[in-house]
Amino acid sequence: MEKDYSKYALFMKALSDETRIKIFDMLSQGELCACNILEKFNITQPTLSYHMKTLCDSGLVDSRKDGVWMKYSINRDNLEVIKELFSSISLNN
Amino acid sequence: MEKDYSKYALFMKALSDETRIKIFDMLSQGELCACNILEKFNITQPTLSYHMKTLCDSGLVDSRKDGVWMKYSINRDNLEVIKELFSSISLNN
DNA sequence: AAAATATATTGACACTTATCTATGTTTGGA
DNA sequence: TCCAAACATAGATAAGTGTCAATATATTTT
Repeated sequence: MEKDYSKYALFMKALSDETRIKIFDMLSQGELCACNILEKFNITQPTLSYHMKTLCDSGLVDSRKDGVWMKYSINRDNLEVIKELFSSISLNN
Repeated sequence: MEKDYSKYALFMKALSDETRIKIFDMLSQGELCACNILEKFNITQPTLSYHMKTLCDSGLVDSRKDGVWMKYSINRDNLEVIKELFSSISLNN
């Protein structure tokens, strides 16, 4: 697989904020809705909305609408891309 | 091991720039000096110096002085920390 | 001691980011 | 049909980022 560094940089940028990487980690337990996530943080709803948009735009998180709720989950394929990147950075010296 | 999200965010921020993640990947082949790295990019020497400082400050890259040269290498322990983070984010659903 | 080379620091700058308040939109229920 | 709840968007703002040119520092060579 050819390495796409601009894509990697986007992924890393999405996770470069403490709130966002916490959210990403929370999502490893499965799908969550925005209101569930919001109550874990001391931020306003628009700020969370901004962070979720950042995560989704990067490709690391998927979203779907379920009635009034937005449900978020980790995108498996792109999580795998990140894992493969760091696997390839194993040191051999 | 307790999760230190502010540390993770710092790591991700260090790798959130395309130039820097390329450099990090280059370093998986072993120690490199600044001048070797510089010739691979279209940036000025001060800009590279800034990027290397960012990588070193994060803890992901080590540096040592060898005469006039600065030699850079990946910090194994913190690379391992990142790998463990993403391992723990394996989806189980 | 002077020159040349490698790297770091400083100051300036345009651009981006994270945050808020205020407001808009969409959806389900009364 | 109207209301309330969940979420998104807009606008403002303070702080941070990546880049450069100019300059400083340190090291080796002459």
